This record gives sequence, structure tokens and C-alpha cells, in this order.
Amino acid sequence: MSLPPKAPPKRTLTLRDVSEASGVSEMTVSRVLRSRGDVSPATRERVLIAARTLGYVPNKIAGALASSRVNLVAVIIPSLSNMVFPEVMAGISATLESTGLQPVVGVTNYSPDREETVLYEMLSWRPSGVIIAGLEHTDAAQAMLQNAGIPIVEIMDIDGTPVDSAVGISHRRAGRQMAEAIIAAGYRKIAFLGTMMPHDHRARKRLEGFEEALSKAGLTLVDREFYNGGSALLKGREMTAAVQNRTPDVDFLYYSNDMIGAGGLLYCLHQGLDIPGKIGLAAFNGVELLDGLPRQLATMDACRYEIGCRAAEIIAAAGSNNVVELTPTLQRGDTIR
Amino acid sequence: MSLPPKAPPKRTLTLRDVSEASGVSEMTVSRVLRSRGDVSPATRERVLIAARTLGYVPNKIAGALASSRVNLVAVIIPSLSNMVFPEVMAGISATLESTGLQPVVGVTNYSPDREETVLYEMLSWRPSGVIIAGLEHTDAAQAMLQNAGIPIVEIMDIDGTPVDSAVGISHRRAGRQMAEAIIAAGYRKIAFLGTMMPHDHRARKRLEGFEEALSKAGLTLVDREFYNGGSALLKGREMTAAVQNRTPDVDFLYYSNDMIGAGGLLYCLHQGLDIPGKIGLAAFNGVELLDGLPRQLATMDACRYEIGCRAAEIIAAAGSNNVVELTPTLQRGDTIR
DNA sequence: ATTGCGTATGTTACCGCTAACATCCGCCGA
DNA sequence: TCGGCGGATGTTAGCGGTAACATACGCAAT
Repeated sequence: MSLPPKAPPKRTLTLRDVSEASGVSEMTVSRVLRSRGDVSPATRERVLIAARTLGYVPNKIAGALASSRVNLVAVIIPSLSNMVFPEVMAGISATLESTGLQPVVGVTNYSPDREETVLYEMLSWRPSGVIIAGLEHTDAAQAMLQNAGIPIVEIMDIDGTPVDSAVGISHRRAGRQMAEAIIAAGYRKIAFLGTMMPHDHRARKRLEGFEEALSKAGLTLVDREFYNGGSALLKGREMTAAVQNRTPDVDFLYYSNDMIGAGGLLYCLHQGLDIPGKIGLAAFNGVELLDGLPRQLATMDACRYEIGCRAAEIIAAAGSNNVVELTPTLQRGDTIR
Repeated sequence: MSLPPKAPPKRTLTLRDVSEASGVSEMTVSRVLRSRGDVSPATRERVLIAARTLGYVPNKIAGALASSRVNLVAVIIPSLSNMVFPEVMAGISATLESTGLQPVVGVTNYSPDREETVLYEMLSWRPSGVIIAGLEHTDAAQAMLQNAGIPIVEIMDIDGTPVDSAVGISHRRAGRQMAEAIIAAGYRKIAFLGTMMPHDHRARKRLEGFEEALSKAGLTLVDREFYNGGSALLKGREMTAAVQNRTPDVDFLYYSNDMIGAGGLLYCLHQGLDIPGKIGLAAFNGVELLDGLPRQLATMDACRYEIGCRAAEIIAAAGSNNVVELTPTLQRGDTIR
């Protein structure tokens, strides 16, 4: 094993080191490294070579303190493991890419207290903006967002009052629309299968909208089943089995997310049930996974990527008080007749 | 709409504001907020109330600069969208939770240049450690890691020479083992289906190990098929169809990841093929999704959660030069006879 | 030669916090 | 009475950069 060209320095390098190595002032080095102000091509070259040779990495902490500019955007989301937020992240990253801003992710696991902690932690780094999932926060979190003095975008949901800006869809409406489509297709014995998470407000609102539309048509859910934890695909199977055993005449299954819906679909296919004739299925999100299933599951896309893009645009423009409502489209697939 | 109790301050608050509001020096406030040094309970109380009332959020930038202590751990991974890294993240977060350290994620999209950029960016915040996927980096990235002067843990893979510490499995060995199991089960016409990503070194190493074991048994792959982009589940179906059309006598399909494997499995089931009698299947990762499939797909778990934990432990202990090899276990499922 | 101006570079004073040391005070034992 | 000591608090000097202003210089116009 050969040693690196320079023995690794004990002390981490500062502007002064580069300045000494290149024979100009620290200020000039700073100018070169940030491409700001006039520097002659000759010095610029000299400085760059010195910096590169030494392996200098600027200290953004010092830079940020001095300039009170931080190129970080706090992104606070409930989870990374369910396919939906990674896609939002992709939209955010893609849009931020060209702006010099950098997303920093914090995960709350659907816990309001954890959200508060994560938010506090991130605000203490004085980011240029905050993108946060949902409109429901603890009072303290709400206050912090209020007083942060930076652009705040609450994403995913617009059924409520945003602190500042919001980008999302109306989940209540999404639930309502799905119910209407199901009723119009002639289904009457409708069951709901979803997560047990008290803090998944968006799933809750979809269910509320759904039931609202049912009751407007004089219907109520014939059954409901909740789960938490474990493999969503497997849970989808199990819950579907449970509902069908308990309520044999059920003719429609509305799932709160695609993953359990996919599990349910696989189960029903395995049982050889007549889909969509005897029983219909629908879910929510429009994840790409569905494309690979044997039958196309009805769903409603949540505009995840676009939500990310629009939110990032607002932050990049330092905008405030924008509310952007996106409209999800119903994808009927092959599981509604 | 009622106004918040205090009109939102124009200027962001500093220690001085809290100090004035509570009638003690900034230093004492600092002590209280960090619970460091002796402060009388009475003052402590007074300070905490003042801070809370004002809504003070400490400025970690200044704090970090003054103390040269940063509680951030840089985590650099190729992607968030494939189920595997979120689980590593979960392990990292869980382990770091109790240490006061905070993971910060950077995503490279399997691009070495992007990795270099992300690393540079993150190092410039002077984190307490770096966890980075893989052992292959650009020369510049390698040098930065070398000189960072903080604990570095390269994760997922141990087939190579780490800069500092490493936690992972041997993918070459994993491929070899799978091949041996397949051969032992009597399959002979074996095909490989995988990603086209030139920078997915781990998938490459698995394939190398796999082919090595085949050739040791006097066999070679009868077919191979690559993809990139799109829904992995769907691609799995399509690729499987392609291979079977092109090489009708194929009797085993080895997939580079579970998602395409799952797609392939669904396709084969749909075709009514005799699994595992006429044709066998196996994949890699051991993702939870597989539990919900109609048939249990053979796979090999990649110890993702544990990798995260062990890596985080090394960082938390400021360890150096540890190499931890985990051993994945073969899960035969129902798709190898 | 003098003025004036634009370019290239240097100087100074912080940014908001914390390490390290200094100070103050009350109380104990000698 | 006094020194000593430990707990509670204050003071000072940076951390490593950057904004803002100051300076030096060359050259065209007067």
C-alpha cells in the first residue's frame, strides 16, 4: 500500500493555509473559491492549484456564519420506506439541483413529537426553507414554523390552513371521487381496509371523504379492517381474507394504499374471484409497482413527483403564501367494472 | 384568524435576547441550554422560561464553529427508491438515536461524479463521520475520505480495500453460494437477469461470483438479459418473457434483485410453469415485499438493517480500521427444488 | 504632470456561539 | 480572623470565514 502523496495533515486546513501556499490574502482565496468579485486569471489559477494540491475543503460552517447564507433546505417527511416519499424527494432534488440549494431529509415516523424534535434540530442549522409533510403539527412546531422567517411549504395535503405555502391534493376530495366512481359502477357492499396510524391524517381524510360520499348515496361501509406494521403486501392478503370471511357478500374493497391493495389483488386472483364482476378493488397512490401486477389495480395518483417539484420551486423563489392544489386523476385499471 | 401572541420578530433571536430577557449573561444561557456546567436551579428555570417564551432556537452554525463539534453524520447512498437503502437508513437512525448524532443523507444516483460532489458538499459541513455505500470511488473522493480526519465507514460491500472501516457482505461470495445451491439442486441451463448499471459494483460482483462457481462446475450462463429504468416489477416480467422466448430450454433464472425476481415469478406463475420443477428462480436482497407474494421466492438477505447498525456503532465510537463481514443467509423459499 | 476611474488585492470588523479562564460569594475549619 | 474551597456567574478571545470598505496600481483623458 502506497502512502498518499501528502501525509494526512493533523490539523484541518483553513483559508490561511491556501493563502500562504499561494501567496495571496485569505480574502482573495475566498473570492476565487466562490467565483465572486474580480480576480486576475493568473492568481485565480495559482490559488486553485494550491487549494487542489492541499486538498482544501472549505468550511461551510464558518462561511454560513459570516454570510448568514445557508444553502440547505430542510425536508421533513414521515417515512422513507413506503415508495411515496422517495418520489417526492426525487422531485425536490431534481428541481433544487440547478439552484445551488441542497435538500436535507429528516424522518418522523409519523410521530408528532419526533416531528417537533426534528424540526427544531433542522431549524437550528438555519436552512433557507422548510418543506414539511402535512398540515398537522404540534403547537410548538407550528410556532417554530411561524417564526422561522423563512419560506415554509407544507406538502401532500391542502385540506386545512397552511402556515405559509402549501402544495398538494385534497385527500378528502380524492376519497369522495373514488367513492362516487365505485357507486356509479354499481357496487353497494363496500369495505375499507387501511392503516391503523392515528397520525396518518391524509389516509384519515381520504376515508372521511369516502364515507361522506357513501352516505350521500345512502350507503355505509359494510366492513372495515385496520393493520399496522409488517409487510404491507402480506397484510393486504390477510386483511382481505379477514374481510371476506367476516362479510362474505362484500362487493368492493377500498384500500388506503397501493401496497395493501396489491396484496389484496393477488389474494383475490388466487381465490379465483371474478374481478371486477363479482368484486371490485381500488387503492391509492399510483405507485409504479402496480404496473407489474397481473391485473391493473384501480388507484388514484397522488402527484408525488410534481408535489416535490412545485414545493422546491416555491422555496427556490423564496415565495410565500402560495397554495397549489394539484388534481389527482382516477386510474380505473381493470378492477372496477 | 388570531395573531400569534408575539408579533413574529423581524430579526432572528440570539443568545443575547434570551440573556437580556432573563437577566443573566449569554454564557449562563448557553450553559442552561446545553445542560453543561453548574447553574443554580432558579436561574436555570428563569432562562428556560425566557427561551421558551421568546421561541428561541439556538444557532448550531455558530455553536459548531465555536466548539468545532458537529453532531452530523454524512450518509451517502446511491438511491432511496429501491427498498434496500431505506432499511439501512433505519438501522443507522435507530443506532444513532441514543448518541446525539444525526444522520444526513446524500443521494448519488449511482453516479461516481455525483458521489464526489455530494461528498465534498457534506464534508464542508465538517460532520463527525461518513457512512458511504461501496468501496469504489473517484480518486478525488478517495483522497477526500483519506484526509477527512474523521471516521469513515464504507458499507454494503467488503470485496475490496476500505479507506478506513467497512461493514458489509461479500457479494462475490453471495453469488458463488447461490450458484452452488442452484447447481446442487440439479439445474443446468441457467440464465441471469439484471440491471444495466455499470456503476452497481455489488450487482457486478455477485454476477462474477456466480459465473465463477458455474464455470467451476463446467457450466456457463445460457442467457443473460439487462434492463435499466422503469418499473422493476414490470421489467422483471418482460425480461423473463424475453429470456424464455430466446432460450426456451432455460431451467433457472437468477435475478440481480428481488423486485425483478418478483416480476419474473408472477410472470412464470401466470404462464402456469412448473416451479420449481421445470424452472427455478432466485434473486437477491430479502426484501419484505417477497412475503406477500403467492410463492416464496428464493433469495439471499443482504443484512441491510444490521449493516446500518454496525456502521453507526463504529461512527459513534469514533472507531477506525474495523472491517465487519456479515454473512447473508440463503432463503430457499419455494422456487428452488 | 494631474485627475479620474476601473481592476486587483488587502484590511477590518464582525457573524453567534463556546472554551478557558477570571471573579465573586458564602461557608467551613483552623 | 483568615485562608481556602467549591459552586455560580461573568469576561475575553477566538472558531474560519465573508461583507464592506480601503488601498494600490495602471492607464486614458485632460
